[in-house]
Amino acid sequence: MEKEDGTGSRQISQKSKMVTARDVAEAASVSVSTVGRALANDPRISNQTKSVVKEAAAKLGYVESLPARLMRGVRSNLVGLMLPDVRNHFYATIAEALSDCCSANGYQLALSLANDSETEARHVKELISARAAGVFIVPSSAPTRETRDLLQNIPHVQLLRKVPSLNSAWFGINDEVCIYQGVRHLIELGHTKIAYVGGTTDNSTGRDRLAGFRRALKEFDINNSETRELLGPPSSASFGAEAIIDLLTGETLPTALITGTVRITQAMLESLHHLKMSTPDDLSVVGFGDAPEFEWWRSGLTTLRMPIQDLATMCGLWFIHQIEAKKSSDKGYQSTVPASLIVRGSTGSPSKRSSY
Amino acid sequence: MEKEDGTGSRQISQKSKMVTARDVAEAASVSVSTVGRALANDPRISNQTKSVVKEAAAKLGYVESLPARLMRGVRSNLVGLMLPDVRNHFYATIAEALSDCCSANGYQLALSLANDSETEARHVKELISARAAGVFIVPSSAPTRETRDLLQNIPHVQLLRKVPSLNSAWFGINDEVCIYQGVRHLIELGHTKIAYVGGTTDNSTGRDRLAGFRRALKEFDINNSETRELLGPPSSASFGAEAIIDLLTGETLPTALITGTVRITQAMLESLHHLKMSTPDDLSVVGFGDAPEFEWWRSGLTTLRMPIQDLATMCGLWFIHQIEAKKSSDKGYQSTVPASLIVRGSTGSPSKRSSY
DNA sequence: ATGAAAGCGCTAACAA
DNA sequence: TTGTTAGCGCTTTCAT
Repeated sequence: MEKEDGTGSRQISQKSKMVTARDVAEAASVSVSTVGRALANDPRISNQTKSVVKEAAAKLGYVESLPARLMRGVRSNLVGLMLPDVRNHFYATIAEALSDCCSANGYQLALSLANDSETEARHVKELISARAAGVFIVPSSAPTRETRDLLQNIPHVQLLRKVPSLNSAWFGINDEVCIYQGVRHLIELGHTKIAYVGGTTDNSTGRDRLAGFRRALKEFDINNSETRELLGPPSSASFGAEAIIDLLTGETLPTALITGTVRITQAMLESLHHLKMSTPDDLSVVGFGDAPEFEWWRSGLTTLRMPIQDLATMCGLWFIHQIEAKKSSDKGYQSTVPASLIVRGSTGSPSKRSSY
Repeated sequence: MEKEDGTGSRQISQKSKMVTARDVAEAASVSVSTVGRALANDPRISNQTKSVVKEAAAKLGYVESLPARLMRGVRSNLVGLMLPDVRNHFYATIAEALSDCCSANGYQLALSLANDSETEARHVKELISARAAGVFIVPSSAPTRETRDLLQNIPHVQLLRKVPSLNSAWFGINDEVCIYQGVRHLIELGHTKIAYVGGTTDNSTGRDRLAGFRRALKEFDINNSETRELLGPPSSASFGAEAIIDLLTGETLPTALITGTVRITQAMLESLHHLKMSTPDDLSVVGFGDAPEFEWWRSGLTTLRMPIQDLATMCGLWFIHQIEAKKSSDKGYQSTVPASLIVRGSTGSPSKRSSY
């Protein structure tokens, strides 16, 4: 029965130097290897010693050095997530789902925001330098040669955007069908003067979505001269608004509009507000994405909803399994989830009012 | 003039083992230290050797090992960001601003999402174990004893929420004045039956905001019996909606409502939609936060806008400076930015219609 | 059941 | 201008 008065409860460490296993060893009058084993609960160490060591460690505020362990060959618990933009609800959802997933499995997420391929390259290099266990990446349109080479050294998986030259697994949306569904809905309501405002075709999602738009028109024999395609950078704050204002203040008005990006959808809602256009009387609109506010926007925005969270969770689980099994096969694994059309108040049959 | 036909352009590394400085040294027929110096552009190394080394490094796809460097005492470029929730526009903005800021200064952001103090403790420990250079934290309501001790070992700064026992610098909003402004606006319009729906008072922001609400009422001699205070968990998806539905379907209706959380503001908009209540005729509402959709919601939501992005950027810059200067003073540094009231269509004088 | 010692990949002090 | 060497903190044989 010892009194715990003296050295006990003070500010644990003075921020001076990190406490090492050696310090603990000295405090417990054992060797460093015993400390290591005791803390790892090695069965060869007596319970007696274990408790002595653990107590000493706790008292000193010992926290094992990950860098040192990594050097010994222990695999890192750091995984990178490379995103173009976290303020986008789409990507924020992914970040959250992956973070939860990683956290639940003992991994730590390093978030890297990169819109251009240079920044992307830098971040990938840093992750490799840190010997991260893997990386989730929504790749830029044209990753650097360096990025591509670097990624061959580390387990990784692509999300949403697919760059074939990366030669890795991919989890994404069925973008082509997604937009197709939206356009078909408009056509079935009787629209023919349909405009699509979406991302440029320099990445896979932009290409697939545009393809979906065109396929729907073709299947229903819509005259090309009546439709419009406006493409711009998918993460630009300004493009969407400008394109839509241009479109809706031009001479030949469409009767329906479908967007191909979350950001552009938001820009559309904003523009419609400024132009004081009513939906679906002046214009029927279908929005890409499923941000919560789309539900209560006016009488509801008809949207293309994607199970982004499920997608991310699946991707996370699969990837962690992959890392831990360290099978280098399954490079070509691809998984797509379908989007669903949620019909709300913003779409209706073209009214007589609509001019051309 | 050598031909570059043979060993040149192949898949750089076979994912087998990382290329080390030693490998590069052998390839360039120099010593490891020469490799290190050449790659660090040490002036003592001849340009001749430098280029030989760099070429070899590039050819082999060498990426320096951060863990090894860390062990040598180089400071980590990893900084942690602990957030309750990235899907919240508020926090997403912070994440983005800090990421940019870190990235611009050569740091890497590790994102940790933690809503409870247990998870928080785990993540803080991991960051310390990784020997992170510092951590930005929006602390949970009641950080663990362990978390608090651990944080004393690492430079850190609190964002938004302030836990005094952490004994560290803090960057936040002037929450008290913020809500005060909103309430005063309502009072000046003639409202007295005012309800506040906000976060619980177990963290500083919840306390300060409620205090602002009460101060305004007191200053203008509003009868307490006419007002309502509904408090709940700030990050709960369900609380806000339920509280507001309860409030607005109850017997004694307020004529004005002010929210104290971004999430609750969103829940309010949703609830108002479902209840088909019109603003400001049935009810005047002031929303906390400044998500983009608030501008085009109906005739615009009167909001309390906070320069969150500036706050985060300032915090990031200050903190990085702090880390690099490694002065352990300034523990008590506090910085607050003011919120501003943006008056839009959702607030007006109480109409006769409003019952009680 | 425990200790001694080697070595992970790198940097820096000391030699040459 | 370059090489040699000694550790950083840890895990892991190999001894005891």
